[in-house]
Amino acid sequence: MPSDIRVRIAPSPTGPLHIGTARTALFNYLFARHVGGTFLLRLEDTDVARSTTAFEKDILDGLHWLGITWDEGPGVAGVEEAGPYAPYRQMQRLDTYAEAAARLLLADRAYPCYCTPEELDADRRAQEAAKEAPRYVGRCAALTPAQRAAREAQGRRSVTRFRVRPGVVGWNDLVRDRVEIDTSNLGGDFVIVRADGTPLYHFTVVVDDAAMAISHVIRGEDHVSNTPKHILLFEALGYAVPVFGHLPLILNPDGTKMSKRKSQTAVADYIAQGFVREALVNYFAFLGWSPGTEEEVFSLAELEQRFELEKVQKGGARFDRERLEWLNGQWIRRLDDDDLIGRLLPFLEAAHVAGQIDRLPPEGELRALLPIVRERLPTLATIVDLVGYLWVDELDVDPALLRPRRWDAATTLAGLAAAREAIAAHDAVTWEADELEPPLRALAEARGWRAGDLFMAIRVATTGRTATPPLFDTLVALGRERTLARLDAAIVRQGAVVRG
RNA sequence: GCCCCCAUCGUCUAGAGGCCUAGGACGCCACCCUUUCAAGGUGGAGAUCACCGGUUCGAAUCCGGUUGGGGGUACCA
Repeated sequence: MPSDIRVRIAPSPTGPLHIGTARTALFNYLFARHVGGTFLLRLEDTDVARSTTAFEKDILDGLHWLGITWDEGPGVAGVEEAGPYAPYRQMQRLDTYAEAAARLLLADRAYPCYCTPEELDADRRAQEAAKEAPRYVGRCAALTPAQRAAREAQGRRSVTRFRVRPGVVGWNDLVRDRVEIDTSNLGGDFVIVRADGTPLYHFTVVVDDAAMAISHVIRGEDHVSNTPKHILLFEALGYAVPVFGHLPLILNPDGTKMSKRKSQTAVADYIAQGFVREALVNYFAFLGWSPGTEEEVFSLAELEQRFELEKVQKGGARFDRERLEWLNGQWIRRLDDDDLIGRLLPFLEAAHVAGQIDRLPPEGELRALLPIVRERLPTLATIVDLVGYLWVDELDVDPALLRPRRWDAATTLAGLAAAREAIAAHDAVTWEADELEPPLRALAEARGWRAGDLFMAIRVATTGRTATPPLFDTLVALGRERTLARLDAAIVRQGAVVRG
């Protein structure tokens, strides 16, 4: 059912895709999909000094990776740019802003301001000293044409300032109901065009949202105090004012606004650590929203179906990595074999390149491992820690770990030797987990050892670790040859320990 | 400082006047399962619903104030 509801995400390519941006994009996307509206992406690249195409790529790639798709904007379905309101990059829309600014100037809703940064700075300091709120003093607000001409003649450059009218601006916010702000708190007439002619955020966002027929502006709570400025601009330009909805912020664990300093904010970093898109999307959705039921695990498709702006929380939500990891485990367990293999491979390749493993397992070998690793992966990257020892040539075993707590050095040596013999008795045909186990249990019983101690000695000797997937499955994965070779190496080492 | 917003277990939240002796999930603890680690199961600790005052027969839910926290206050977005 088509709808004329149009929403957007408007990232600025001045940094890598931030978790907050991803979450805002997700909420806009879910809202649009839920109501059958249109979701578009617009690049706000007017901060030329800080914008880069590398960041732009990171943002688009990251959103795509999450499974968030947009109907209009750069990178739709592999196309450079698509949609009836193109271009969707602000630096390519400069004429639109210039036209709008000229209109405001002509109507005297805006005026050229010749104040220098030094003058402005002095104003600010004076206000601070007088304990007044910082605001533009209006030095250039009432310049006569002659005065302006004089300044131009001096070669002074001007910015364009928007006249803020006195009064109260209010709106019915989708998540926090009625909000009203007196324009006297806006800091005076604000700049909409820089001295170099490039437009500023407050201006471009309004011009573009109007030009692109955005019906609902859904953004972070940090924009609440900007909204009056935007409404004033919509009105001055003669545009319909869209509906606003301000989402609660994602907070650092200490409750402050999420920052790079205190949290990991780049989506790319989460990807690199082995979080799966399903978990990230699921987690982001539940930061500030809940279905009102006790269900916790939702796919993107389910979210599209269930998401309602009405159920969005008002207060900010702290980022809880433990909970994200739990959800990640939930989703990893739900992936089918082919899918999981495809996602694991890049992490093994990276470990191979980094020299953490000496060999890359063929797909079949990895597939056979899935039943014993799937439940043990909080993130994809942990595959290397979990079973990386299967693919290293030289196993590094900590001698202190080789001896089980309850055993002495001699018992350890005897145990390993006896285990080696029992294991060597198997041929390729009986190299199976349930064939390997009974003889070793019998051996432990015959010698009066605890099976767990024997198994631990074998585990450490063959994997170098005290925590692994089930031992016999691990040995099967390791292979007869490597298992025996590692036991031999351990026996030699332990023999040296016993002899002192 | 000024403006705005918010306020239920440590964390994410359910709750839209009686169903709440406040439910779920993460985390934590214990037990079960068990060769280790996980996963899973069972149970437990954990919230005087920030505080005070109203409204009401009745308030976590409505109103006011206080306190606390957060956001904003650019020729950044």
